[in-house]
Amino acid sequence: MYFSGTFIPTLRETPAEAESISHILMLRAGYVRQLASGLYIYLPLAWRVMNRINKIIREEMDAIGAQEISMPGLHPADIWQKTGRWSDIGDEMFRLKDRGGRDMCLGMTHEEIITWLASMELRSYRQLPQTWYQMQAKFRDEARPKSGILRTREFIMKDSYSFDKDEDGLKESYRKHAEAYHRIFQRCGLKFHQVQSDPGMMGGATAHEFMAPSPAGEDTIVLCKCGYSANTELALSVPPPQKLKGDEKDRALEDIATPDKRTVTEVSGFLKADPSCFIKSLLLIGKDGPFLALVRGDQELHEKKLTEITGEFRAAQKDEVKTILGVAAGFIGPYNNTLKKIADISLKDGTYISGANKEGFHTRGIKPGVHFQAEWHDIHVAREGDTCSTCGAEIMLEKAIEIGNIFQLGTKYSLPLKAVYLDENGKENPVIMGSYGIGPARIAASAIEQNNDKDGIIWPQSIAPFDVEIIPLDAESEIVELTGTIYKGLIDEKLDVLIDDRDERPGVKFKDADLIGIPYQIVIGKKGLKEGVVELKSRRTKETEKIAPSEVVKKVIGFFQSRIVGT
RNA sequence: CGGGGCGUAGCGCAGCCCGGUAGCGCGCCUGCUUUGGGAGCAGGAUGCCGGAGGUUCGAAUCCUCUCGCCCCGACCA
Repeated sequence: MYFSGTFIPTLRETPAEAESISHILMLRAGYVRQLASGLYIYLPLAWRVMNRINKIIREEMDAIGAQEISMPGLHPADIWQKTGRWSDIGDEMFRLKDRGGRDMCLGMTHEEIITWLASMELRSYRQLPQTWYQMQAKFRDEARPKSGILRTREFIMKDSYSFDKDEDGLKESYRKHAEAYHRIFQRCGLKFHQVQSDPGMMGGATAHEFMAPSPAGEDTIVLCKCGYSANTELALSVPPPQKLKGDEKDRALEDIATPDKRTVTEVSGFLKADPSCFIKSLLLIGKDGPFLALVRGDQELHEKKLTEITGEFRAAQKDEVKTILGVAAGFIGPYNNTLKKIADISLKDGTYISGANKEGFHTRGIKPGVHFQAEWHDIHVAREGDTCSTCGAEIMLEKAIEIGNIFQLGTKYSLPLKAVYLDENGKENPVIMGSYGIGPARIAASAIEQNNDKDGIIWPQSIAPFDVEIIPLDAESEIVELTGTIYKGLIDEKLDVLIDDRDERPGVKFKDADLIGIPYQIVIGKKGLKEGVVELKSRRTKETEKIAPSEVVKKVIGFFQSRIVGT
């Protein structure tokens, strides 16, 4: 393939709208162009990358017996109404009407559609299990598209769905997917972690996400050397012990005046006690009335965790605090009142200061369990410095990009859509489902985020748009002929090769080659040929090897012998 | 949806405060010279200054409205 015949509009300068590294590099290196917020055009180089990623995904999905199909992107509303998601999902769903006035939507995902298909076609346990997948556009009217192709309003997703006759079957399908995902991301050359995740709107009990560590990531994951790994949206952790000064531990219960000091920071400064010696008391209104959520002064309340325990709640308003507790927010505490209390586990031991439920006063010497009773749960946000709730070692936190997820759905969709089968005894049962997604564009973006330098992209071998770029520096016949010979030698070995045949100065070609990030460059110039060599450069290490023209093809082929692992 | 920023040539930006001929760099076109890390010289093309309305003799510049894009947060199958 010739550079001159391939549309690769590189940019010398960084477009103003780009922020994240992958976004900047994809624009500068001529991979993508933006149509509108969250809508991107994939130019030839990017499309080649996507095709390579998709090929890897297909191979691994096929290897676990998944069958590729294709479903429409445009859906009738009634199926979504049956599962309740037509109303559960808000503005994020693109909705429209057809000419007959029927409600339609653009598919955000395909559980409804595939379950409809299953309900029409699956009859007998003899047909199970089934796994069907597709590569299809998904449409989500994101509140805030961002970071180039990382979060867009239309994107391709590989989504697969498993149908089993029982929970054991589901677990097996789930395990197979997890293993296939490991192989896919490994082959794509990514660093990644499998972490526990919140099933959220998908329903079901068990879910994992595959996360590619990157500062550009929108999620934070908790990792421990013991193998515990979870998204911070549900990660458990043990905060470090409270920092008590010598005399505070056995202090007797006592009210102290703290005029106008309301926040933990203010009172902590005023009383010269560490924030970890305070109990932060939050008055919340749940569906069964008001209750107190208690976290240590140096901790943050994790609202999602609390919601799991109590159901939906909201913060009490200022006047409600007054009505319910008879004191202004800022002086409320767990001691001396009868409200239901949910307390974080970090408060179980120790001696604390908290609001006295008396205007202008705090109480110190509070011993949880002695001076108040509560339901104990992990309701704090895990963070750096905490230890693992499983093994006690210190946990690590990392920003990461969600590149894939797997869900055990159970019967959330098969029940409302009546996807049932007859078992060996002629008894009707709902099909047990799983759903599994991968975002190929996010794989590409993550690969760039994890593999770049000041000069541009460094593609993992497996997903680079080309394997080798040949850079002839002159148009004289000897060089042109040698270029052709080497090119043929490489493509005969099924390598994808780009020849920079443009009438550009060497510097321009070198800069562009580094920018677009093809793993190997073969430079053919007069200077080298005088010594009887061409130059073979690794984009990643920048090392250049002078090598006889007759040897270079063999050498390069050697780099691609094991195409299993990238980098 | 809340907060902030930005829309001027293909790209990056200046000009706006203080109204008076729309500029710079890169890119693009032509010619000559050059040719191993984004060449030099000479010449050239390119703008509904995001849009609409208003104030004014006169608006890129002031006012109002509007559309778009980016960032932070909220949200996120």
